[in-house]
Amino acid sequence: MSETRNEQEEQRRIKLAEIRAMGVEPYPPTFGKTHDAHAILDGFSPDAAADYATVAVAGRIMALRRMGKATFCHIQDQSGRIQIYFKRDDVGEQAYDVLKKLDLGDIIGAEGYVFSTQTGETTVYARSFTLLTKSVAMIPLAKEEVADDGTVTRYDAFADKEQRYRKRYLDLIANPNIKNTFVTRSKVISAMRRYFDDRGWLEVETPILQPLYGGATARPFVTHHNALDVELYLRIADELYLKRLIVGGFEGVYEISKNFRNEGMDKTHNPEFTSMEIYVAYKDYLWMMDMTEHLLNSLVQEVHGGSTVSVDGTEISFAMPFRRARMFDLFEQYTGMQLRGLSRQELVEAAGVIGVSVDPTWSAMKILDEIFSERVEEHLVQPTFVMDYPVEMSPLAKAHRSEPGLVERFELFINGKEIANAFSELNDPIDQRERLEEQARIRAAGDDEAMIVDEDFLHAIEVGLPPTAGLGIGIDRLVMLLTDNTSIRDVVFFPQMRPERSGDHHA
RNA sequence: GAUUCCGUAGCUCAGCCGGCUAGAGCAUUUGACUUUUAAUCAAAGGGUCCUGGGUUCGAGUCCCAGCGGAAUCACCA
Repeated sequence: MSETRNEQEEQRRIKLAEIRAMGVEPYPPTFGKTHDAHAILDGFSPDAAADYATVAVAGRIMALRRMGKATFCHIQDQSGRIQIYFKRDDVGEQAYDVLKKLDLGDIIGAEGYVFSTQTGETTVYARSFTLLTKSVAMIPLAKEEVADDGTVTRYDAFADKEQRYRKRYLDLIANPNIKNTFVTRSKVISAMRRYFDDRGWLEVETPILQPLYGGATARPFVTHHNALDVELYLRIADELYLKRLIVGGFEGVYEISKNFRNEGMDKTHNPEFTSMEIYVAYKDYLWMMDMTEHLLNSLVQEVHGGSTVSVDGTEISFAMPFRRARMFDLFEQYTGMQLRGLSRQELVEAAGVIGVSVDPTWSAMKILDEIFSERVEEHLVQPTFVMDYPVEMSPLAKAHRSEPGLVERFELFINGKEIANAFSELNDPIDQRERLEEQARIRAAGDDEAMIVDEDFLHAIEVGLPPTAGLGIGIDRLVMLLTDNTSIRDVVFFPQMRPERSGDHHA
């Protein structure tokens, strides 16, 4: 860390020394806080003043108005802001001298009674106060003007996205409204846990450091274990381990998993991201579809208190049942063409008719994928289960019970984006081996994102995986949807950033 | 990875066609003020104009390269 200090930061260190010289400890160990700001603002009325005759609040000073022998300040705690009024004659001359040394950003506690000022603002009238933490670094300050109708105008807000992501703690202080996003994120995850736990499914932990990576198609991060002198990979998915646990006899397991993929970064991709995968024995993808829509409906109820969510101006309804459509029916609906069973060459021609440009080197699957994202996805605004994918696209999904060439798989699309992916899990060991060996051939042909053959996983399938349904949900994207954010960086506290050059980063 | 835009005080931003000592508001310091609220009034201090080259009598401004960010596109969840 560079130690360049500006004039204002030097000034704060001087004040810190002066406060100590007055015999006041600027970093005391505890404070007996009794109320959140929000609780006082909600509960207080002049009639109920007796209930607020003694309160203790604590928080960071966000606004300071000194008027000679009286001072007003606003402190911000986790619930919001509240004003505190100090009068020299009431807190005492010595304490008031300490008050004069306080700055924006300092954390204080105040004890007193609640009253309503001449202008009608609910305020804590301080009988005493305690400096809890002296801040010696500058915080970006956002002044707020609250109009009569309650609208809040912010001035000089901390707006630099780069700094907001790099120094999220400042962002949370200066833009406290973003806390709502992260609170919702937390609620979504805890509600999901509760949903699964209530049904008897077991939360488990599987390796993040894996000797072989699998369960998805992506490039991994590689690391090295010194003692074993082996390469290890940060997991790209936990699917293959969770299935081993079903083989081992658990009948319902789930994991909320940080996964790592060594790919590009943009507003929907962070190198580490959170997904939830769940596997339930003796169930199929149709059962999983019912479970998924019920789960999401419950989550939306819990975080929004209804079944609709507004995303980018569009109302999304999570009312059950969600739309269900087979993939090739969607192709027919939105392109007017029946694409099932077409050869690669026929697909190239079909793409030409539809008006989707394809690269001549692409495989049949890649062409289908392209047509789907160009012509179908945009229509899947309301929650839609897309069912029954071609087998080549899904090396871990079970062959369809009645449709040759397809697998029992669904993806859930909402607002044109994939939120969940599920299959009846492939448990035929002969089929599974052939599919992974086909992936190995694709890989040998140059696609370094194709899956690799994991012999131990195949052995587990040979031992016997019962009929099982599996589901994966992208938590970050789900949270983006439920909080109306368009960038993954706004739903992750500390998104990955390119390191700053040393010397450039002055805090 | 490609394209476009951005980087000036702690924060938010001006800075024209290249031309005096680089500006404003908030914040900071000093003074006044015992119900203010973007408090107010008076005065003062504060700059690696992202970095490095180049053009020029002269560069915050123009050119080149680099660094960092944002948006759009391509790929991946």
